[in-house]
Order: sequence, then structure tokens, then C-alpha cells
Amino acid sequence: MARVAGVSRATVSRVINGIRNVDPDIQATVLQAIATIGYVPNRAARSLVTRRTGAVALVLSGAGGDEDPSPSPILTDPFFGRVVAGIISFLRPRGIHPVLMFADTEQSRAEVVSYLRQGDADGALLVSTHAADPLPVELVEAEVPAVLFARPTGSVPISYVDLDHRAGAALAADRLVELGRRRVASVCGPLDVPAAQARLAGFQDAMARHGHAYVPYSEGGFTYDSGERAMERLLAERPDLDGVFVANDLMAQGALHALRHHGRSVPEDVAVIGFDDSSAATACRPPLTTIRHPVEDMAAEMARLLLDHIDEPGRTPRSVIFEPALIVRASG
Amino acid sequence: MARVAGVSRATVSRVINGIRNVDPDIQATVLQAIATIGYVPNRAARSLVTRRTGAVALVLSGAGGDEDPSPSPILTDPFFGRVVAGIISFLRPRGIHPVLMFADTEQSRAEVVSYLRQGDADGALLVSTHAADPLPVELVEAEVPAVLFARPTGSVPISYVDLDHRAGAALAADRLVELGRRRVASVCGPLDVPAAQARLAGFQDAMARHGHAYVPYSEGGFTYDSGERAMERLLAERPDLDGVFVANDLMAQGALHALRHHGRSVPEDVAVIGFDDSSAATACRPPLTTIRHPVEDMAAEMARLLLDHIDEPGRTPRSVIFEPALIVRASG
DNA sequence: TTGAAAGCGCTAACAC
DNA sequence: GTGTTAGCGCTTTCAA
Repeated sequence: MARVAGVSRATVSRVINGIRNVDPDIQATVLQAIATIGYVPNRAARSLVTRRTGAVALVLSGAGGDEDPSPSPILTDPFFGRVVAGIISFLRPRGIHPVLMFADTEQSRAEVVSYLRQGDADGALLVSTHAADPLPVELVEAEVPAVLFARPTGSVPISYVDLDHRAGAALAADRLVELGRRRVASVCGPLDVPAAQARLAGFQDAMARHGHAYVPYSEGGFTYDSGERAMERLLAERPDLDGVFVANDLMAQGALHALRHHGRSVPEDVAVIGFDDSSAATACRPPLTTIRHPVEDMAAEMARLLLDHIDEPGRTPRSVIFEPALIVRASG
Repeated sequence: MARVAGVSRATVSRVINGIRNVDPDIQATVLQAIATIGYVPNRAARSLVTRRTGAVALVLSGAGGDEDPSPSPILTDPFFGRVVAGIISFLRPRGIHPVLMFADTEQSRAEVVSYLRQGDADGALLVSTHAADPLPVELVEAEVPAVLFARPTGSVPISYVDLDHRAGAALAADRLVELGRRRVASVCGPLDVPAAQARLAGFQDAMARHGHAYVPYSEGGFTYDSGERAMERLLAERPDLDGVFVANDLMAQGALHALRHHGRSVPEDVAVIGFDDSSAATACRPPLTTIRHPVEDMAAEMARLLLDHIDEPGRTPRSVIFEPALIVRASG
């Protein structure tokens, strides 16, 4: 390459990396030569000296069972797609690509840490489906720059983005009260997931502020089926309920079905409020009133934080908490 | 590292790469030293000499609009998750990670080709949402090993996996006839997508074989809403229909809603058969009878083909066509 | 069976 | 403002 342009390799490097102090004429010559021979710099050689790969790992942790070879469940959840979309929207303009990794077993977790230390990627974006995921601690110990999608359990010095789930649930409570509903209940998510806990607690607290001391609830697993079944249990316990807060849209879709099956019309008999504002919310009939969870924005912010940590290794961990919003549609 | 073990770097390299002709004692010493100091080889240095990265690109092409910064639509489609799951199931045991890339514009396509030539990845797995995607040709021209998810339009010397869509549609036709349905119709996918065309043509042909010369159809866009609307058009045109083949499960879900909305019970009044056997099929009420599309297996095969091409650059392109299967549930 | 030595292609001091 | 030089950390002939 340098030969073709008749200059030194150092100059070519300077041109490619846009370093100033290059004579415009020479620069043009080099650019011309690059175009002619279709030169592309070798990434490995560059990484070797810069110690940067220009890639970040997107780690899905706690996804899939221990022996499940296909981590399909989380992947087919629209939530995952939204996270990926958000990350990409931020990373792509910067020429950085996400490398997908799974860490669902002890072994795969070790592999992920090892890959990161090898320099497969400059840092990690971690999305855990389980609380008490040991990966954040392992990443911190390995001194790998990393950012989590939600606050880790325990005290781990690591950056994260999160949603104010309690505030979102309170929005739902306020809405139901505003609609004049007096016999409300909730289909909550799996209570070993902190976000599910926070949504339930936030809902209960807000209802308490409105004078409702007790709110019945039934636990689901964030899936369509579990939402349908949880709704049926609630209906059995409290046939006269007139409002329900469901901790995610997918379960709300199932709940909608259960309600219809039991002859309730929505929102006339029972108002339903979901959570996430995912694609399921608009695919429902009636479309779901729900709480917006700005997953894409959060994912983009997560990427931003990671790049900051990569650029400035010693940096103090930071947290960015997003605010939810009520999205009114037809269901409540 | 070599110093710690008291041997040469060459020997360490041999041990790490499992090359025979290493004295067992020395090997043990080296392994010991590796464990003690927690040594991990540097990937960039290794790639520089081996000219392999141990990564493959997973390229989503034609995803998102030209100006859409967030390629969310395809990402939140469960189809994408299934592809990723299948790819990972094959690649992960081999220590290879997929790097996510989007190629939805002229510019991003050029970037993808450039990244691949730079050695960001050893090859590409291409999933196009549009027919006539120019990327396959560009990849072939750049001599980048690549495998497609579906047969490319035009004649391109490139490997691909595909489903026998026609056979799948025929399975649906046979089932409807077997159920004694005589006034059948179809909600097809966007007819600029080859798979959608093949499903419709396959259905029409099979119905013709059963003596039904004419099959009304209405076109949707593979989304819930479009399925619902297409079903309504069909119902308006042919209120007495008693069987419908919907070209994917998501649209079938919408169709189910339209049917219920118009007072038809499924499968009593109208039998409904979907396509894909996606998670939507079991989330429906009633659960969908559908055509199994082994996306995960196909994606895994795609990865296998790619590794073959990477190992043996000159290899002739190959195609692997998968067979669909009828999955009977409650809707038809 | 092991070691010495030569790069892989690039960037970054450092001199000019 | 540009070229020279020295590596980055590994694999891989080639000798020993």
C-alpha cells in the first residue's frame, strides 16, 4: 500500500486514522491509492497494537436452562429484540458491532470472562434474566468494562441502567383509580425477579395511598400462558374485580383472553393495564393501555456508558434510571 | 508466560493449540503455569498470524427502512430469535461467536462488506428480508464466505438453506380437505417475498389437485394487524368460507381475532391453519394447527455450511432444503 | 521433541 | 510534515 502511494506506511496510517499534520496533496494521493487498490487495513494487526477490538460483547446471562442447547425463550421474547435494536442504534454509527454471547451455565460464564480477557471484545453489555447472577461480580473481578441492564443484587461496583419500576406501577394504580375502579388486583411477574417485585410493591404502595389497604395478586412467569392462568385464579378469588394491573404486556394479552373467556368485557367490566409497551400491546384486542418501558433508549444508554468505561478504565460506576410513562389505549 | 514455565514460547503455543509431539511432563508444567498466572492468549496476535478471527457475522439485510435508525421490526419478530438460537446452538460449542450487523442501506451494505474484508469475521450468515437483496452478489464478489437463509433471487453462486414452502402449503391444503372443508381461502404474505409466493402457489396447486380450481386470497404483510385485515377482506368476499390457510402464525393470530369478531367459531365454522409453528401458534386461542418451519435446525445447518466454506474456500456452493411438517392443534 | 528466529500488518514514538 | 524504527503477542518454519 505504502509502496503504491509512494509514501511511508506511517503516513498511510495517519491518513487512515485521520490524524492531522498531513500534507493535503499527500493525503489525496494516499486516498487515491487506497481507492485504486481497494485497500482495507487489517483489523487484527491494528488491535494488536491499539489493544482495542472495536467490538463489545452483548451477554445474555441466565438465559436457557442448564442443559438446554437452545436459548430460544429469551431470544424470542420481543424484549430481547428491543434491547438489541437500542444497542445497535447507538453502536452502529460508531463502527462498533455487538458480539452475541450466552452465559447460562457455570462453564459458559467462565468462557465469557475468558473471551473478554482474550480481547474478543472491549467490554460487555450484560442482560441477566435472573437476579443473583454471579457474572457481574466475575466481570468486575476480571476488570472487564461492563454495564448491566438492571441493578445487580447485592453491592457490586458496576454501572447499570434501570427503569423506575415502582413509579411505573404507581402510574397504573393512579390510572385505575382515576377510572373509578374500586376492586383492583394484579397479575405480577415471577417474584424472584427484582423488577417484578418492584412492580408489585409499587402498585400496592400506590393503591395504599389511595386507601386500598389490600390488593390481591397472582403470580405469573411473564409469559402469555402464565398470564392467562394467573388471571383465572384472580377471577376465581375475586369474581367482581373491575381493574387489573398486569406486570407485562405478554401476560396482559393472556389475561385479556381469560377475561373474555369468562364473559368479562374490557374495559367496561374490567380495566386492564399492562407494562412495557411492547409490540404485544398493540397486537391485543382491545389494544392495551400500558406503561412505557423505554427499552431501546435504555439499551442505547447502556452502550454509551460502556464506551465511557472503555475510554476511561478507572471511571466510577454510574447508574441511569429511566422514567416510565402511561400510554393510554383502549383496555383501561 | 514462557519464562514462568521455563520453556520457549513455541512450546507454550504448541501446548495451547494441542499439537502433538510435546513431552507430557513439559505439557503438564506449561498447563500448570497457565493456570497459576491465569494466562489467556491474545486473540489479535493470534488472528494476525492465523488469519482467522473465530467470529462470523450474522447479517440482517434489508431490515428497517432507509432512514430508520432502529431496525426494531425484524428484531422483535420471533423468527429472528429462532434464527439466532439455532446459529448459537451450533457455533457455541465450537467457540465461535456471531457478530451482529445490519445492512439496510447502500452505505451499510458497503460497510458490512468492508468489515468482512478487514477481517472482523471469517464469513457471513445472511438473513434477508427482501428478495433482490444485492448483498449476496456483493459478498460473492468480495470473496467472503457466506451462506444465505433462503435461496437468492437470480443466479448467484452461493450456499443457502431453505424450506420447501410449497410442500408445507400443500400439507395445509390436504389437511383442510381432509377436514371436509370445501370453501377455503388463503391469507398470503407479501407477494414480493419469494417464500410468500411459494406458500400461496403451493396451496393453490394442492387445492387444484383436490379439484378446487379457484382459491380466493388476500395479501397481508406477515404482521398481526395485516392478518386481521386480510381476514376481514376475505370474509367480506366470501362470508361462507369454512377453511383458511394463513401464511404465517402471526397473521393467523390476527385472522383468529377477525373471525371471532365476526362471530365465527374456530374450528367449528372455520378451520384455520397457520405456518411456522412459532411461539404465536401456542399463544393463540384456540392454539393453531400449523406447518412446522424448522428455523433453528435450518439456522444451525447454515452455520455448519459456513464453517465448511471457511475451512475450504474453493468449495462449490451447496443448498440444503428442509421439509415442513403438519402440526395439528385445535384450530384446524 | 524443543528452541530460535522470522514475520503477520499495523501504530506510535522519535528523529529528521 | 514525513520517514525510520521498534515493537504489539502470537504461530510456524527451520535447525538442533
